[in-house]
Amino acid sequence: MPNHVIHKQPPKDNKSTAVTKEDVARAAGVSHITVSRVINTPDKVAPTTRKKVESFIAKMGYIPNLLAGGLASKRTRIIAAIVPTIGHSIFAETIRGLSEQLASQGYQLLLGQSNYSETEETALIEAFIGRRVDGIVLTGTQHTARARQRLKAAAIPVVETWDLSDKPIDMLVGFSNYDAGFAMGEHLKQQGYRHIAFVGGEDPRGVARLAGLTAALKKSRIKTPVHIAVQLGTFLQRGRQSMIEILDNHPQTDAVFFSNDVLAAGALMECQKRKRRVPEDIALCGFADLEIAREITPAITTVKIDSFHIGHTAAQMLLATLNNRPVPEVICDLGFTVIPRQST
Amino acid sequence: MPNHVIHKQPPKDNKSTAVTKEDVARAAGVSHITVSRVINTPDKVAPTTRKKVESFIAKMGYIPNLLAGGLASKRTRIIAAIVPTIGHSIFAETIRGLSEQLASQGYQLLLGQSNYSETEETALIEAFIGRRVDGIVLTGTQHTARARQRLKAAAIPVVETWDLSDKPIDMLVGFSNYDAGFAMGEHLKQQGYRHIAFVGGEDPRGVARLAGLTAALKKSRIKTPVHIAVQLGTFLQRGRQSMIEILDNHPQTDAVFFSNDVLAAGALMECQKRKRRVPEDIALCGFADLEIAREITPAITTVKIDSFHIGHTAAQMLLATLNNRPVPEVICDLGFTVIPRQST
DNA sequence: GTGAAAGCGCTAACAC
DNA sequence: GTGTTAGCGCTTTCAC
Repeated sequence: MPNHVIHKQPPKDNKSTAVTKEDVARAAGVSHITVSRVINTPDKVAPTTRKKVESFIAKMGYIPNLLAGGLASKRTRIIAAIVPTIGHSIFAETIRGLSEQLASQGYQLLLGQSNYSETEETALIEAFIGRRVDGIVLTGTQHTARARQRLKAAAIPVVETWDLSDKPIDMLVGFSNYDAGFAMGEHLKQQGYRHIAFVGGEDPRGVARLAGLTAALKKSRIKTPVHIAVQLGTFLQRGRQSMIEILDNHPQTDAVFFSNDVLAAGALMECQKRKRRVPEDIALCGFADLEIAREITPAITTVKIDSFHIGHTAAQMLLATLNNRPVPEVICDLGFTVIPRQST
Repeated sequence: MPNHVIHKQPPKDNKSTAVTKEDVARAAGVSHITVSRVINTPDKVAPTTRKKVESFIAKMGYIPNLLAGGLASKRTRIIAAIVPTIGHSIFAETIRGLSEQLASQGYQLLLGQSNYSETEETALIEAFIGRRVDGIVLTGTQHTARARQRLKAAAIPVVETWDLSDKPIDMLVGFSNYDAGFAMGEHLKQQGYRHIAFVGGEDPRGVARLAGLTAALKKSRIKTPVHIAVQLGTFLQRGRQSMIEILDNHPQTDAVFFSNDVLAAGALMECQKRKRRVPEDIALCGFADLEIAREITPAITTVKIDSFHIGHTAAQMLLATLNNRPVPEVICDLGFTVIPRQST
């Protein structure tokens, strides 16, 4: 049993055994610059030389030190992205779109999680700038003054996402959360609902959706929605809890707009448990068009947004900029669609 | 409207405006090494000097170049982790456990996604080694020979997770997927089920769970479970589809073990749609103890594992090793618990 | 097509 | 406490 054993590889074996460009060059009988060229610009090396060097690279298990390369060339081929939370499905598709597009060009993604905190976001931005990432993707348009200033000073391309703004830091791809909330308000009105509640967090995008919803209702002189604030955390449970609160404290409510589909699904589960019929007794709708909204019964009305495309476009903008190509649209509005389903 | 505008910051303004350690040192009237010490070992600098330097750092917006630092010191304070997929909840908690523990020590997490492919995993490992990460966390114990060899040559600490193995590459934290499958088999038997199906992917951990389940059934001379292989992808839908297949093609089935709770939830939704009672007509159980298993009605029997703790422990092992502290247990079995709920 | 020299911004080791 | 010197492993520029 190999327990209680001191780890045998001292991490600081300073005379590191790592194979270097020099080693390969020496073995292959060329200068180190040739090895460099074989890796970066193979066309500029004679085929014979290239073959020989390549075989030594493989044989010796040489892995170029990207730290040194980045330091010398001032390009790391790393793009950083900051999302409020990884591991909840909302932003997963954006990350996927981002990383797929970046990988296709040999870039890697450094991922950070801000926990919906502007301060944490700022700290991450500083750390990423310290690592000399080639570009940064941010969620939302709200950032600390310090973050904006750092980003400006670093002079690297930035893409803000998941919202719209007149004056982005640099580039922007998203949709109007306000308009999306407004559109859902119109949908609910048109379906005849008059006592509407909104369940969502304090994050800027949720706030914008609520503002849009409120405006739509006000337009028709329907009273301002009841606002149930949810803590961050496990969404199904939060959705359930807010549903309990609505049923208990706001029994006249006939429709609830949730800031995401998982919250709505949790609420639906609570309704089913309490034998409230959806949508007959109370209507529910969500946001983002996640899988659960489609698959649960009754299927949940939602606002479809193209999360994957946001990531994809952000990556394209960055790559264009990094290759000195013009970016056709510095502000890119991807829009949204209300998807009526059985739950309303 | 600022559309159709060429991006105005050429990314390659080579005479970079970035503030350097030298600049700060010059402004503060000290040598650059003093600036370095203010950042890395503030105690070794006279308070007066420190205050002065710090104020200049803040004033000039100096951000240390971690690339250069890493190159010189041979420590990047980056830990890489590779999971089969980000954005599905299964590994999310492990990532959270990892990044929380790492952040507390000033380390950052570089995240990679292998898409359940050993080849992609190997490519990521090579890229990460090229970036000179200080340590690597891997999912599972199955890796290409090339990956093992690279890892060995790089001589960095490695933690494998989410499974058990006699001879890990280096360190290991997980639980026995085989035993977990076996335990669920025992539970199903004890509940009186005799016609059991298994739904899961081709990944090594799913295969191990199936093997354990099969062994438990064989022990009591119950026939080998029907195995429905699921493609990767959107789990609710896959769960639903496999349920359809089971109901249509294997109608005698009285219990189904799903390789994760989301699959089981999808199957449950299909049962409800078809008015099959769970567990009376057919029993379902899942794996991982995700939120959805707890919240859906009926609640789904599952195998609880401590995903967060896996990440947390992996980080601790790595940090201990990097600080030349002994690691108490090089192989750490966190175990699991079968949680019986209404669905069986 | 290939090589030599210089330097990216930092830290380690040793001096003062 | 603080400074000096010498690289870390690579890319860039320019020469051959």
